[in-house]
Amino acid sequence: MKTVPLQSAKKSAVSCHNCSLSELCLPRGLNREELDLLESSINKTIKIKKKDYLFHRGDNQKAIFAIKAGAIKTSLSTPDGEEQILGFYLPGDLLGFDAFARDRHTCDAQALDDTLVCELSMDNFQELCGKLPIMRGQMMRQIGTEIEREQMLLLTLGQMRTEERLATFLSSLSERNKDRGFSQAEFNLPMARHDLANYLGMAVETLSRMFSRLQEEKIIAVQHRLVKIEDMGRLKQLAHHTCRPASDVL
Amino acid sequence: MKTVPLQSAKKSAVSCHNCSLSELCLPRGLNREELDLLESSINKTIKIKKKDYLFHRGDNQKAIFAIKAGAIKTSLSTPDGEEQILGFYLPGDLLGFDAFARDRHTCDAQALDDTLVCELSMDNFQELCGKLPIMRGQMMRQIGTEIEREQMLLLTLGQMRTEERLATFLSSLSERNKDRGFSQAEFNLPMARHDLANYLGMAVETLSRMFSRLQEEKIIAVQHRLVKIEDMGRLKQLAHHTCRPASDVL
DNA sequence: CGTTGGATTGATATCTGTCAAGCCCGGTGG
DNA sequence: CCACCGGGCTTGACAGATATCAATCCAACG
Repeated sequence: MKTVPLQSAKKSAVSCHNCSLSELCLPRGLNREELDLLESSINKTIKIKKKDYLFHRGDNQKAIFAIKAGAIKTSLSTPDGEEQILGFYLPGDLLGFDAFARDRHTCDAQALDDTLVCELSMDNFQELCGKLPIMRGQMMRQIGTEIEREQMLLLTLGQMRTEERLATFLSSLSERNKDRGFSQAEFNLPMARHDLANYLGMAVETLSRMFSRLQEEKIIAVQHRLVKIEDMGRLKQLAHHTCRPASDVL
Repeated sequence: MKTVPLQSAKKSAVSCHNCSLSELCLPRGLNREELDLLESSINKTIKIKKKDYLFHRGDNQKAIFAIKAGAIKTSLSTPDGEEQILGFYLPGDLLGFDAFARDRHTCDAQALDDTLVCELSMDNFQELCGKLPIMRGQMMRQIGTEIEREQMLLLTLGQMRTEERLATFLSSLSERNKDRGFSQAEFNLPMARHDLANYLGMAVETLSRMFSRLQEEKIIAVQHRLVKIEDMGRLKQLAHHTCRPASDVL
C-alpha cells in the first residue's frame, strides 16, 4: 500500500465537457446547458490510494461517485472476516446507488488501485434531480441496473460450474470494454486473481486452472493480467446461461 | 396444476383494517385515516392458481402486490431452460418492486401454491405516494430491502458450503415466522425440495442429505415439509456467516 | 388400493478445495 | 548491474464435497 503520485485534480480541474468518459457517465443524454449545470455541481475530484476505502457499509450516503481512473470493488464482509465481492467498478461507472433506499451504504467500497473519482454530493444531486427530469430517470435506472447485475451474479454462482463462470465474466468484461471504445478482444484485468476468485465463488487455484483450461482449449490467451480472446464464439457459448447480452456493470 | 376453489374475494371484501397481516404489510405505520385511503386504493384481491404466474420478466409493471395467502417465487430463467430462484415471498410480503427502476419486471413471479394477493395499481400507488409521505419512504426502503436480500444470497452462494446454506436459510425462515407471530421453532416449508435446492444452488439430493445431516446432529427434526428446530444455538452458529440478524424477506 | 410425483438413500464419478511446492516478475539493496 | 527477496500466480497431488445415476420409499390423491 504505497503512495503513487496521482495527477493533481483540484476543484477547478473538473470538466465533464472534456472528459473522455462522458458518454458512459452521468453526462449521457444531457445537452450543453444541462452539462454546465452538472459540471458546476460536481464537488471535487478525489484521489483514493490503493486499498483505501471510498466508503464503508453503514456509512451515511454523502454523494454519488463516478470513477474517472482506477478501479473499485464493492464487498460484503462477515463477522468472521470472510468477504464476498459484489462488483467491480471501472472508469465511467457510477457508484453509491446501493445507499439510495436507506441513506446508508449496504457494502464496502475499496480501491483496487490508485483511483480517481468525481464526487457529486447528495445535496447537489437532489437539486439537480429537481431541475433536470432526465436525472431523476437516470437515478432509478441506476438502481435497476444494480439489481439486475446482482441477479445475474446469483444466476452465475447458483447454476454454473467454474469454467462457465469465468467465461461469463470474461465475456461480460469484453462487452464493457467495447462500450468504452477499447478492444473487446484484448484487455487487462483490473483485479488480482484473489479478488476475481472471490467474486466468482471459487478458490484462487481453481480460477487459475480455469484460465489455463480456457487457454488449452484455445479460447483465450492469458498472461498474468493480460487476456486475449481468441475464439469469441466459443467463449460466449460457454457463457450460454447468461440471460441478456450484457449488463452495464460487471 | 389443478384448480382449487379459493375463498371468494371480491372488491368489496378488501379490508386492511381487519387483515391479520397489517403489521407486516403496507399498512404498517399508517394511522386510521391513512389506512382508509390505502384501503380504498387497493384495486382488488386476485387469485392465482398454483404454478400460474403473477407476472413475467419484461412485463410492464402494473401494480404492487401484497401476499395475503399462499406463496410466490421469483426467478430468472436462461435461454437453455435453467432457472435461478431469487426469492420466496410469503403472506405479508410485498412484491413488484423489482420493476421500479425500469417499469418492467426483471424476473418471473410464479405461485408455489394457490395464492391470494392484494393489488395496488401503480396509478393508485403513485397517487398515494403523493398524499402520504410515509408511503414514499416505504417504497425506497422496499427497494433497499430487495438489494440487501440479494446481497445476502450472493454471500450465501459464494462463500458457504451446502450445510451452512441450509442452516442460514432455516434460521432466516425461523426469524420471519417469529416476525409474523408464528412459532420460530416449528413451521412448514412453503416450497418443494426442488425449488429450495435451486435457490440454494445445490442438487436436490444434496439438499436432502443436508436435511438428514442436520437431523442426525440433532439440530433439527424434519419430516417432509415440517421442520422443528431443536437446537437454535447450533443452527445459528452454522449460519455464522450471516452479516446481520435477518432481512425482511428470504 | 394403485398410481404418481416428490423425497430419500446408496453407489459412484466428477468437481472443487486444500496443501505444498515451485515459478515468475517486479522491487530493493548491495 | 546483478543477486536477492516477496507476493502473486501456477501447477501437482490429494482429499473432501457435491453432482449424478439409480433404486426405493412415501404420502397424497384419485
